[in-house]
Formats: sequence, structure tokens, C-alpha cells
Amino acid sequence: MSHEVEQRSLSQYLEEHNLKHTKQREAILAAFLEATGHITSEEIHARVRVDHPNIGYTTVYRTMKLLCDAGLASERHFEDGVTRYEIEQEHHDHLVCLRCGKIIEFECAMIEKTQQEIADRYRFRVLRHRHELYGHCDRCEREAAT
Amino acid sequence: MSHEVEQRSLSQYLEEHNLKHTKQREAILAAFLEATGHITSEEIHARVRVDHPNIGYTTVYRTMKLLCDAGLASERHFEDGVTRYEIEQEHHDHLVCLRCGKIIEFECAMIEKTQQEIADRYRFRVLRHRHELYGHCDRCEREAAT
DNA sequence: ATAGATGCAAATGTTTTGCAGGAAA
DNA sequence: TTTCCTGCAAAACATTTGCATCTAT
Repeated sequence: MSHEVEQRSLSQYLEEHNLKHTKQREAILAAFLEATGHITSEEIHARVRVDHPNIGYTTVYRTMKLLCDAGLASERHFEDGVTRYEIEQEHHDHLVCLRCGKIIEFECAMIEKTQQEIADRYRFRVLRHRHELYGHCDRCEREAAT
Repeated sequence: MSHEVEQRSLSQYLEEHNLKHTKQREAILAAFLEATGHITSEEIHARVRVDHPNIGYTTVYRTMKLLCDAGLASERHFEDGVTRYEIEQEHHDHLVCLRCGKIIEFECAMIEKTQQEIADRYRFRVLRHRHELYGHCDRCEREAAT
């Protein structure tokens, strides 16, 4: 595996919080990190089961919550009621193709600054935000035109 | 009631689709329109029950779906897994207080323009978007400080 | 008369919790 | 050995569906 940095900080987090380092947590972390991103609990469970056939959904949910607390993962809620997890990284937003499901990430300092100004106007303290553009990616738009 | 425009278009929609005009649909529409916005099925159900004690959740869900199809309502999914409905109107975005649940609406032409430029860069055709800022409203921020 | 609507209860799908047994420190 | 974890089964939610009954047209 090539995720030493993340592995190290998981261990660190576990130690700091008097939590135990288990095979299940390791397996779930690995499955999560190997995914391209935006993975569901169900998908993690399926991946992990290949090598560890009796890890349950419960442990996946509990571990993903732990990874979120540890700052390694973060939850995303798109529009289908299923929680997805992605690797925690610099903030960014998403373009989501409604036809093929492709997800493109973007970030824009200009927009961030403007939204901060809006929040200030309402004396609202922004802790986090989501900004998602739904539509058709280049390819799907062409195909739709046929 | 003072919602003739909406009422007329519901009737219109019902007629066009060979659907029936019932007391329940009328009551649910009224409860929905009287709300300030961002109402849940549960809240609609509670309101409607005051005058119509035996309308069930089922009918609320079915009717709200109908109102969405008819273009009178639209679904919103914030981050707590509960569907909220709002009156279909000009596009706008939201500030959501994580402590008291207060929702403030905003819109910003500058941001809309910028996000369009980003999408163009990826040749992505935007059909709709969501932009939500989560944090603490003025009041909750003060209270938290105590 | 008949297509469509309703309300209940039961099913669904996702996520959480209680608990007895199991593993890490 | 003690504290924390795990997996199962059951519970909790929000939402949907099957079905017998009822109602608008």
C-alpha cells in the first residue's frame, strides 16, 4: 500500500483518542483510499468483503464516521439520499453529470470570496458550504444531440 | 384563500392529466402554500391534520410529488436526510444554520455568472445548481459564545 | 359505472443502536 | 484484565407500495 501519510495520521488519531488499531479499520481505510472518490458505504462494504468476508455494514458505518472525525474522509450528500464519502482534501466544489454520473471538481477563489461577503451581510458564520452544478458533461451533451 | 394563480394551475394540471380534484389535495396545497417555505412532509401532515384529522402521510407524500410534477413545488435536500419542499420560484440559494435550522435565502448574479464561466471551461451544460452555506446564524453564534 | 384516490398496514432502503462475545492494549 | 470493537439482530427513520375501500366524474 502507498498511503503512508494517511495511515500514519489514522494511527495518530487512534492513539490520541485511546482507540484501538484493528484489522477492520485498516481494511476499510484501505478500501476507501483506493477508491477514486465519492464512494458509498455499500461499495466500501463490498470491496472490503472480498478479503474480509465477515465485516458487517455496522463496522463500515462506524469506521467511516471515525475517519470523518479524524479528518481523513468527509461526507457528501448528492441528490439521491445515499451518503458518499470522499478523501478529505482542499475544499472544492462539483460539477455532476446527470446522465453519466461523472463528477468534475472545481474551485474558485472569486466565488468563495463573494459568498463570504453575502454571509457577512447576514452576520452569518460560514463553517462549510456546498456548491454543485448539475447538468450534462461535454460527451453526454453531444450524445443527447444525436 | 389567496392563492388563485396556483390553485388554477393545479386544477389545470389535474384536468390535463385526467386526475381528480379532491379535498385532500386542496388541503395539502393550501398548507404548503401557507408555509413560509422549506417545509417537510411531516410538517405539512401536522398542519393538514388540524382540519382534516385523517389524512395520512401517504397522501401527503403522493400529493407533494404531484405538486412537484405540476411545477408548483420543488424538492430540496439539505444535510439531514429529510426532504423539504419549497414553492417553485426564481432560483435562489441558501444559508442554513446548523444550530437552530434557520434558512436564509440569497441570490447573487456575480456568482451565477462566475459558475457559468467555470462550466463553460469544461464544456459542461448546467441545468440546475445548488449552493448552500452551512454555519451559525447571528443569534446562535452569540449564544454559542456564552 | 368506473377510473382514479385514499388510508391503513406492511414493505423498503439507509443508517443507528443494544448487546453478548471477541480482540487489542 | 480491562477497555474498546465487532457482528448480529433489531430498531429507527423517512419514504414507498399493496390492497381493499371510497369518491369524483
